[in-house]
Amino acid sequence: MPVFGLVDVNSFFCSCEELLNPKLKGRPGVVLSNNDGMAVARNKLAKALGIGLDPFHLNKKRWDELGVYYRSSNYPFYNEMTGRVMAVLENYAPKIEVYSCDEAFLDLNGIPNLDAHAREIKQVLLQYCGLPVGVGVARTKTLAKIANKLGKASKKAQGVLVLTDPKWIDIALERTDVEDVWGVGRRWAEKLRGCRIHTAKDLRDADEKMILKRFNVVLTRTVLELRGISCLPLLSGPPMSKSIRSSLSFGHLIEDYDELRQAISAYAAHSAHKMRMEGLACTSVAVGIETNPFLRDEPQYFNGMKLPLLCPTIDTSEIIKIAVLCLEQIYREGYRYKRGDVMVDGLIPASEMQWSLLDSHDPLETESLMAVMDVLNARYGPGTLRYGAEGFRKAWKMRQNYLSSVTGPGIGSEYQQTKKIVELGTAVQLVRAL
DNA sequence: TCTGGGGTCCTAGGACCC
DNA sequence: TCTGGGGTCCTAGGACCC
Repeated sequence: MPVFGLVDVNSFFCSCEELLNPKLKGRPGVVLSNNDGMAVARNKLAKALGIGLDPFHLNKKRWDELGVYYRSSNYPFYNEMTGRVMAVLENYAPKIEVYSCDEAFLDLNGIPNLDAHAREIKQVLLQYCGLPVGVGVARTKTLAKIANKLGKASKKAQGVLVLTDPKWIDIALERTDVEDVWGVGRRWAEKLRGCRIHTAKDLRDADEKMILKRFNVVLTRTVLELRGISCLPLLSGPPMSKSIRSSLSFGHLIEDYDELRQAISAYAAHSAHKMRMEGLACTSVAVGIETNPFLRDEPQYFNGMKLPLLCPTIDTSEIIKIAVLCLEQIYREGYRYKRGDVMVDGLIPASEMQWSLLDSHDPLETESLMAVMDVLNARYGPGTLRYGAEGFRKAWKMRQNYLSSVTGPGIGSEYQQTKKIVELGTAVQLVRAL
């Protein structure tokens, strides 16, 4: 039976700031967003004062009166601390899943004294990283989340809670509002309450067939997880990104097209950079812009556009070019824009770019390759090869399946499809050689 | 003047093909 | 020209997470 630990840093951003400046300790505090627009994090004392993630400019006076400290966010430093915390955690489990910047799931299967182990993790992180954490332990990830939360709330538990005793699980679930269950948001909580499901215990004891019918498989898995049946395995190693987005508010409202174009170009460059850092290439680029929805009296406009690329790219200038092309299409005069975003999508490993069968900038060659595609699509069936964004990723996935199928069992229809792709690749090589 | 910045997965429905 | 069933692919939108 699996055992999961969930370790998370208490008020991560604030704890980092207090680490840099110990004088802040013991005071309520918030960390502000980009442009100092609003609070994106707050510590326990601030929460106790009823401070939410609110706009800065509307609350500065009140926060000053309450003695709240506020800091601009310092993401490089938070990243650094994430790395240190995870490095320590590696010593306490054979496998860990870095779930977010301040959270990790641990595989604690086979650990004899779970409580002592969890307390040691907490103590060591405080000692070596200077950060306070909570640890929850249970049979499933969803239950570990609940254990973590209750461990923090309980004075007796001191931030560490092992939730494996069925009797205590019952009590814990009874005390947990259904909205606080991992995987249940506001919308579903509302709908669940309509079905007379108010607590985590109600959800656990609900009829899973009804949940599947009226909600979906995701929530059905949550029900099973609450019953102690693990449906969400530990995922070690970061998954390959499928899309990367830079989405930021502009410092001020932008009316001028040129200024907008420059901002979008910068976002595109940023996305391209992040993408290359992960060793990926994109097969489509999407851009979105919007006005400020909080300005009720102003005309509102939002729009987005996505363009597939003829071939995958890692080239910043090309990504910028496509992004600006999108922008030209969606830009409308007469609005004041508040934010924009650029997303690189349909990501594939840069090392697999040759799997783009149309990786030529020569129009004549591209045309002949397309002709080959048409012929082969006619022969092997439509859709064997596409040049849309998804097509590249699918072709790449198929090849992955193919590679794993050669070394193991499981040769099926995917193998057949892969074979087509492989043959197609060969055919294109042949045409090129001509 | 001033309200975050990212991501994932699932599903329904339309387009298109045979 | 009309008709139908069965299938896949793609997109938009809705839900969730931090």
